[in-house]
Amino acid sequence: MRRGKIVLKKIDDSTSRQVTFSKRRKGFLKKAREISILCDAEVGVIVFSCTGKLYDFASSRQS
Amino acid sequence: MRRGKIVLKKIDDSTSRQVTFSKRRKGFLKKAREISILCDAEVGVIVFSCTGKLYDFASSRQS
DNA sequence: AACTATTTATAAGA
DNA sequence: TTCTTATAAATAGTT
Repeated sequence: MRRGKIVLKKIDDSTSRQVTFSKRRKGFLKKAREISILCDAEVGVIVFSCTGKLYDFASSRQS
Repeated sequence: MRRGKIVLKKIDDSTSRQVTFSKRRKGFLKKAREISILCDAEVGVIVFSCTGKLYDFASSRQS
């Protein structure tokens, strides 16, 4: 598992691409939440998968 | 180093908070770039530090 | 800013 | 799709 470093190019196989997207989206949105809380930052994220589905994150903000 | 897990709450010390912000911002924007390339996703990120500075990322998109 | 021990994320396999 | 596990990657505390 995890043999070799990641290569930064579009994953050709659509099934692998979708699996990787699910995993990375989860980690990515977690990072967004963490930096907003830990560092008191305002963060907004929008992600469209290549199938057109929307995922987002927004830190809440006291006005 | 790295003794103990991270506690998900605002870092009290402003110097530590700023250092952590710099480190995590770098990692976070890298993740944004990676998922957009690897998974062919459209990604937009905006981050305001607690000092009000703006950082962002947007995947490019062929129209 | 650089280092490094350790945690965390995750690619591949099951 | 969910879990496991080996390994790469991120990073908290230190210097």
